[in-house]
Amino acid sequence: MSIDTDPAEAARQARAEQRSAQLLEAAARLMDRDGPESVSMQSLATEAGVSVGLIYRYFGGKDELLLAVILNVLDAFGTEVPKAMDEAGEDPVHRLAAGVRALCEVIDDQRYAVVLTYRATKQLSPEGRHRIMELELSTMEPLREALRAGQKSGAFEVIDVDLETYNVLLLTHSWALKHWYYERRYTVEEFATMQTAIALRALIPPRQRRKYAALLGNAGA
Amino acid sequence: MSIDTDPAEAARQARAEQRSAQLLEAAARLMDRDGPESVSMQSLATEAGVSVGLIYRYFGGKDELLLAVILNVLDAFGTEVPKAMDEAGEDPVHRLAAGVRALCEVIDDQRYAVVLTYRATKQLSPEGRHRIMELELSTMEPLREALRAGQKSGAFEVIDVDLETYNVLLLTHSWALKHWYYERRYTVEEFATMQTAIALRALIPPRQRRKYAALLGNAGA
DNA sequence: CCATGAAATGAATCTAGATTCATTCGCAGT
DNA sequence: ACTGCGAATGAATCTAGATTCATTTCATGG
Repeated sequence: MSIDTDPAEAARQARAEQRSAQLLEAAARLMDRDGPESVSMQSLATEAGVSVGLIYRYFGGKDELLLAVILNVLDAFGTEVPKAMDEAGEDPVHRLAAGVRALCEVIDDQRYAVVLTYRATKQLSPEGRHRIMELELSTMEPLREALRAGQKSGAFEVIDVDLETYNVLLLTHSWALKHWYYERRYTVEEFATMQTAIALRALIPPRQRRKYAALLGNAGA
Repeated sequence: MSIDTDPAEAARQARAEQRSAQLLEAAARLMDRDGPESVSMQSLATEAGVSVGLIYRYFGGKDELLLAVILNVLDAFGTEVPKAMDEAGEDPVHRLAAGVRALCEVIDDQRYAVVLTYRATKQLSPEGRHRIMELELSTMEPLREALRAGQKSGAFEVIDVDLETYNVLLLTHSWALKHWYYERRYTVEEFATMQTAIALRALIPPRQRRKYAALLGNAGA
């Protein structure tokens, strides 16, 4: 806001960004390879090719680092999901389907981070945890909106918007949570397609089934 | 098998059982009150009113203790779910509904333990983890069976039995996983009823809807 | 070529707990 | 009352990491 006049300062900022990104990437690699618990300041430093002390120049502590990893995915959700939904047009059914698919893709790309969301309670500050909950809820907002729109237009028959929205999110999260099980059965593609069909079947009333047969899967009607 | 001749030995066994149960209960209380991470050997000892050292007489270490907590719920699942399903009769739809409800009840009763299932990876031995996965899968077996039966009889239209079975389990787990969200919105009762309806809507094809209107919730058809 | 300060290092320090074990307690059998 | 033994204690020890900070390296401007 007031520093962008200094080119040297800008350069510093840029380098800092880069370092911080480098660390987050190393953390991602580490989690992907050896699981989220394997991230110690030491192992992270080694993986990133820097010294332990340096990490503290870019993150206040381990908690901030983990928080950053999580905020990263939530951010991706917040960007990718609305984008995909908007590209899908107006129809709430197609919008929801697009949202689910986008979620699956981001999740596949950052499985470890999604898992962290369910685990990192210990190492996270209460404020951090709170922030995550808030963000998760706002992430769901577009989905919730689609449900409401579909409900109004009669495309969906909804029992409880809040519950069913969260259910949809969970179905996608399960790709990360139960990856050891799904991994050898489905590709992300298949997974996304099936979960979409399943979620929609729960929402679309009989009379609308024919119209969306393509999304509802094999048997169709 | 060969010690049950000694009454003194039997008494010892009984006391040991009791202690071990006492410890598990204390752990449960602690987790329920302050979250799963709050269980340290110290805090557990204090909560149970014993000394730290004593815990090691009954459990090999913290990992064994946590494993025991988890095996406890999985055991309850293995007992309660089939029981409820059998009491529900032959119809796969009613069997599934009964299973879901039973799951919700056990989960509500041991929320902390379900959450542990998703978290304790670090502190658990690989064998322990493996055992948990196996048990979780066998827990699902009755549900899977109901899906298959319903599929055969035409009551269910299933896209993929494995996936949809796990989905049902997840929907119930979410009572524990997202309790901070659901807590102030629904009672377990409401939650169980709605999740049942939602799960069934995804499974029951249009032509069967009328028959199970009661389970499918408000609007019914 | 030097002075300056930011960037980076990593050994030393701290901390939170888990685990051990020498000691004490309490009771059953004599 | 006394002996022996399993039960119980909890202070001392160990461990795994997280965090700090005195020191070194590097780049930049003069």
